[in-house]
Amino acid sequence: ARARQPPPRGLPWRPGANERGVRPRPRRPWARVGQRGKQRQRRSPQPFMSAPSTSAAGAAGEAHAGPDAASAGDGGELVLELLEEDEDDEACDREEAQDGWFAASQQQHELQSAGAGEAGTEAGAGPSAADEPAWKDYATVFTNDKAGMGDNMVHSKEHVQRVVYEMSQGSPHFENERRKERAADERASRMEAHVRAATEQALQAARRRADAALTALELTRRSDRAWALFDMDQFFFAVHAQKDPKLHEVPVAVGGIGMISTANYAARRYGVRSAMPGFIAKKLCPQLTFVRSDFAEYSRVSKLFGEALRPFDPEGTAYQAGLDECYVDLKAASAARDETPAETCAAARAAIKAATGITVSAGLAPSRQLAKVASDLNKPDGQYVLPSNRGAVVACAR
DNA sequence: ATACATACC
DNA sequence: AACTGGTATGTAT
Repeated sequence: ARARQPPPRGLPWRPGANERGVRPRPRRPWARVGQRGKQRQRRSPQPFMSAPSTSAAGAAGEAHAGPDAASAGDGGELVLELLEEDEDDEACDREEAQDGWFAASQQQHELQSAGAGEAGTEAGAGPSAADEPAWKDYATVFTNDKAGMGDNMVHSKEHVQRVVYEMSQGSPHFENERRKERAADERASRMEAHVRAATEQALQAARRRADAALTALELTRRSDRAWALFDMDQFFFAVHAQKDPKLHEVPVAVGGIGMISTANYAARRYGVRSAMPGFIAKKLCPQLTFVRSDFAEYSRVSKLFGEALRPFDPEGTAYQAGLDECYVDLKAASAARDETPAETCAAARAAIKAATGITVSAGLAPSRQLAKVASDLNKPDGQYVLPSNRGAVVACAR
């Protein structure tokens, strides 16, 4: 898992700005038109590194584009708008027209009946044997490990996976996940084919370029930083539990029947966790209670969190990533306090606890990405120090 | 530059 | 029955 890449050091963070401090241009209004609901027919996967579109448009369309776009002829105003955008590009016109929601509703039944058979054979041809139950094939984020989901689990991973499958199977969301999975598989196949088609000479040249890039990158590595990632434990839940500590004793999810944003540790034993729809969680844990989210309160506590870190950040390196995470380079503060970075990190965590009443875990490492990884290793209310040398980094990676 | 896909909280 | 919303980056054209 890759950590989100924060902006370069020294740049102030502000909401809505990317790392160059620039707000992204808003999408053109018509770009939203087709996005209503999840039913929208997605554009077919594009070829990986295809030949120039002038010569390849037809072939690519045949190979990848599915049903003929000509059937979208009576699209009405939307198609006119789309055509106006790209009058001069025929291939683009065809695709845009195909992408419209009206075409989707027209083609939906065709796709579902015709595509179902195709998808079926395709899946059957894959490595998963036909004698395996379908749920074993349905890998989701919910079967990954997470803090609080170690030894004393109520349900096995397999049970969770099966329940998630059974509750999702057949829904529009499920079909969408399958579609994305297929698209990703196809993209990987195209890349593999591309590599197979390359000459040995081309491959060697590519390897040399990659090696050179890696070497250049390695030279930029610096070990004079002490990056910490502070991550509040079960943040949303912890905010609620402060007002009502009894909540710790029973399985609680923050969110609703549609979506859960946090689960407390009691709930995680049942496999209930962030990003899980509430109705599936309820199936896994019938006694689960829900607490409605309160973003105004989360923001308030999040500010206290950030302010508590300021004394540990004389150089202004802090980058608050979301409401419950903050990266800080502790180098300057630990020098000023005449401490090891680990000691400064512990002091900062104590300060956060004092300011917010909520425990926080931290990772300490020579880079932000490593700090992020390290912060998961001693959760909750702990910290993990990854020393600033390659041996430790490689050992940790294993 | 634009649209769409993916990732993270 | 029911699977977020906000922000940012990556990929393909």
